[in-house]
Amino acid sequence: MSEETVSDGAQDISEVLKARQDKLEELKKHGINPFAYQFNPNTTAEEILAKNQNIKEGEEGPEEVRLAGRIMTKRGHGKASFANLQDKSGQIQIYAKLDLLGEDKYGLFEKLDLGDIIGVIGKVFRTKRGEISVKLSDLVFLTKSMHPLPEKWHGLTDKEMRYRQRYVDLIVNEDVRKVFIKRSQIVQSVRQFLAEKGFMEVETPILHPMAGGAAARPFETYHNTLDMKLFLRIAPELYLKRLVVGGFDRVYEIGRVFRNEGISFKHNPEYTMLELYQAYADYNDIMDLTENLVSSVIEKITGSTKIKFRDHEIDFKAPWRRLPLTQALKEYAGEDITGSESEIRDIAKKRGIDDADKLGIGKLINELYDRFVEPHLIQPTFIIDYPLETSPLAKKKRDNPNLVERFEVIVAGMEIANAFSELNDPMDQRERFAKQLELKKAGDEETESMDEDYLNALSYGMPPAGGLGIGIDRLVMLATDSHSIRDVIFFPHMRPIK
RNA sequence: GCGCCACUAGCUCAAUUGGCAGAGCAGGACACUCUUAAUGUCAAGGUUGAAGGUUCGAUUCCUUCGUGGCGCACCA
Repeated sequence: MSEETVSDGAQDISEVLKARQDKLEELKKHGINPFAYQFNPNTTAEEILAKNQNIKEGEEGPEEVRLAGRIMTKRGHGKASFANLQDKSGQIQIYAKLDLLGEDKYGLFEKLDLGDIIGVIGKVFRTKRGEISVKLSDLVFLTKSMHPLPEKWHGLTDKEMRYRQRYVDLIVNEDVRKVFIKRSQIVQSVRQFLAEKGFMEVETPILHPMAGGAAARPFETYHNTLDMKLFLRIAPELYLKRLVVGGFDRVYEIGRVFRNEGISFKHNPEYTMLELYQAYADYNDIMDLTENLVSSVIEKITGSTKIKFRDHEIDFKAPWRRLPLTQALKEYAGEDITGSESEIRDIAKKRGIDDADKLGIGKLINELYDRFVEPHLIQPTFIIDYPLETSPLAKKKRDNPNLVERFEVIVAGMEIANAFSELNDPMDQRERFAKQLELKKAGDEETESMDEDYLNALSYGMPPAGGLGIGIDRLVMLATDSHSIRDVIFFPHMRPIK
């Protein structure tokens, strides 16, 4: 990148940027590289604070520390100055004194802008006001910041800028950093839990020749050499189950899936899903696994199974309520959907579902459930046993062929997991796919395709298996009391600036 | 896609009925060797999201557009 980038069009560049440009030139004149190559810190702000709790006022630590970070605030007093240095762990005050640093280095310190990145060397001490600080014996300039930081007290609050320029958000908003640290810890703790249970982490294709494994509209792309249309996966399901056929009894994948659909506080076009498959298990086993997995992860990350989310206190402690869908509709909506198809259709019409005549019976029930039940489910709840029509990859319920052995987990009105006893009968699976094709012909855009290779895999025999999908982003929302999915995704999708 | 709201200095916010666009922080200059939202003095900083319209006069009223937020719809 050209060094002239900022000074180009110097006429209209703001004074603030111009001042930084001037300081950059000044550094160069003094033989200081404003974009240095290397520095070896041997500690962090957090570590210094933790290790020196017992140091008394006026006392100095025995050893020199080396740390590096960004200048966040500065308080000059002529021949002595304070500043706050921020590294990945937090902030620590540093103290620069003319007679300790010498004229050159002290002059350099005085010229620092907020946002500049420096390395410092010095002894730890406690100020008269009681703050553990580092008294600089040396200072190394590391990186010039060419753009001023947001205001030090209010920080960056404009949501658009926080999302578009997440790097700035992360610099100035510690809470945001904490959310993403927790996100990383959650994923790590999920991996650890599954490893202890004997699950193997795998990677399956993201580019799919056909989009399957969920009901959603896919993103399309194209491979030149193969001369074929490809789809970004909407779910890894069908590939993971091929691996179960192949003999991997317990597999999981944590990865991005892509759905070409709306954006809302709980929807992003790409999001992170955990999918796992356990051979010889059914959905009851998976319910046990799910409540154990989620409650232990929540407890590990937040210190308790009880969390605050919006106005709710939510307790993840297992076991969770297991509520059949028909019963949930009766309980929360006061509707009985065990009757005939026309009776259900009448209920839907009465309840204001406009296109009740166009929808299949399964979709109708889903619609009633989405509108009148899901928003009321606050504590973790398994809603179990779904209509056959809308679950083409799930096994029929053993005592009722109109239902499938499927559950969703609802917390705070959000679906965070979806699971079933996996359909492993290749003949039944073929019929289900065929039904999906009929729906597609009737105009449904979110149907499964006839995946012949998947049917072929099943024809070799897939052991009975339970499968589970968990929306990681939503789990992170709950664990961090974040009310928008955008607050747990580093770079949420936005329209480009024109 | 629909509805409501927002957009003013690098950032956070003001601006009376439509009447000279104003503060704080950041930045510049000076002073200051224990401050922590340091302090004091001085000076500077604007295409009010964009384009039109009404008006003697528009940050303010109207129209269109842009971007975002929230809600609804679709979806997990």
